[in-house]
Amino acid sequence: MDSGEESGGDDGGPSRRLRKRIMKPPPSPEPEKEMKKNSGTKKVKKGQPMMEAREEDGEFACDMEGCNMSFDSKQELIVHKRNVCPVKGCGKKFFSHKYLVQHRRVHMDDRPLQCPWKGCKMTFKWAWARTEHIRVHTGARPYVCTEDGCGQTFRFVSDFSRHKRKTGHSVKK
Amino acid sequence: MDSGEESGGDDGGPSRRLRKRIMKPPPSPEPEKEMKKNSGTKKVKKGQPMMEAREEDGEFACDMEGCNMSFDSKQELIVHKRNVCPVKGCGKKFFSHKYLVQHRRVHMDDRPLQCPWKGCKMTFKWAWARTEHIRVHTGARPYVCTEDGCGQTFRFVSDFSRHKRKTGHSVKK
DNA sequence: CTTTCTCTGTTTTGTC
DNA sequence: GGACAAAACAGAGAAA
DNA sequence: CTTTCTCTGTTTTGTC
DNA sequence: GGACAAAACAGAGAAA
Ligand SMILES: [Zn+2]
Ligand SMILES: [Zn+2]
Ligand SMILES: [Zn+2]
Ligand SMILES: [Zn+2]
Ligand SMILES: [Zn+2]
Ligand SMILES: [Zn+2]
Ligand SMILES: [Zn+2]
Ligand SMILES: [Zn+2]
Ligand SMILES: [Zn+2]
Ligand SMILES: [Zn+2]
Ligand SMILES: [Zn+2]
Ligand SMILES: [Zn+2]
Ligand SMILES: [Zn+2]
Ligand SMILES: [Zn+2]
Ligand SMILES: [Zn+2]
Ligand SMILES: [Zn+2]
Repeated sequence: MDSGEESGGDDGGPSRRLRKRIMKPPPSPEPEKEMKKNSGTKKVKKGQPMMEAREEDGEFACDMEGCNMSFDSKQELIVHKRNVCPVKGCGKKFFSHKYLVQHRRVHMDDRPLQCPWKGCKMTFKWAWARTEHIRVHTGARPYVCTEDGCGQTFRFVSDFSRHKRKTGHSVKK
Repeated sequence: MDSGEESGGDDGGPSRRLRKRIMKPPPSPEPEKEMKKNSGTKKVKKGQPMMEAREEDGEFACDMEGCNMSFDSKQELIVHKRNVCPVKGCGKKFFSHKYLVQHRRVHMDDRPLQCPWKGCKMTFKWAWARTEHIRVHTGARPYVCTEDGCGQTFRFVSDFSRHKRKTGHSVKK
């Protein structure tokens, strides 16, 4: 036999089970009992910009405004200037050169933002994801449909957007 | 109070817990005891091609070879001809116009391929994912490093590729 | 189908 | 040699 | 860090 | 009016 991983079965060996495939955005919030305890409305620091652009130490530098990236080959630079992500299997094309640089965090393991709620280990790459996540703790439903006779509320902007799209409520006139 | 979702706490109401965010490729295989039971090496049917390209009923038709797609606006057609996926938030650019059409399955909910293993509910969008998944059941490790004195085996081509890349084994001469 | 919720490319807002 | 489609590869990347 | 395993854009293979 | 960055939106889409 060829020693399959999950062979086992009858013996007492470490017969592995087929694992579930899961993709959770890191440490999901623990089941919270208390709500709206954390009243600490942390002041957002207004320091210098978020320092996103790292230089690479290549010979071919991008000369586009505000971009200080450089690459090892001319071809890489051309792709970069076309606002196409160079990561294999990605290849997304963007409208903005600035965003191309921000997009790189999608391919990095860092999740620098944390949920401020005590005991919650949730982390994020995007500030907006954190902003909306916090509402899960507070219970806030900040989106209110102003259409006459509707008055529905929503916790997430996406759900409010869908409501407007499907019902035609609150469309600008 | 504003009726937060997971308010509850002390009362007996349906106080919801914060849910985990999970992304599993559908019905993961049940813990399998038996191994290599399914000897049924299903013959692959060689019928007509996989019939991927669906026409849309737009006015602007793509005239590229073998492509029968059409669109509602000229701008959509231009994007299509540039091999860029039109799905919002995707925007990937591809080398091949043929693949652009196949890529659309990424955005569809259908998972037309199934694991042939009895009792396994795993489904797939891509044939290769199915092919490699089956080895989890059979225990097969079909990749063997031929470098002198190495002889390591691998179940997944990706792991074999990495082995070659990191060790320099089996590099073509 | 539904609701809940996260991710992210683009749009809008706010400040200088 | 050329289509053309199916198979396979080679990463990326999630989870444990 | 590791191993296991799935997803998918591109490359290779096989058939006509 | 113009930068420019932060915030917000508007989908896509996963999970239950
Ligand atoms: Zn640049
Ligand atoms: Zn990318
Ligand atoms: Zn939290
Ligand atoms: Zn409404
Ligand atoms: Zn076409
Ligand atoms: Zn796409
Ligand atoms: Zn299976
Ligand atoms: Zn080797
Ligand atoms: Zn704003
Ligand atoms: Zn030939
Ligand atoms: Zn990896
Ligand atoms: Zn990782
Ligand atoms: Zn082949
Ligand atoms: Zn002004
Ligand atoms: Zn959706
Ligand atoms: Zn879905």
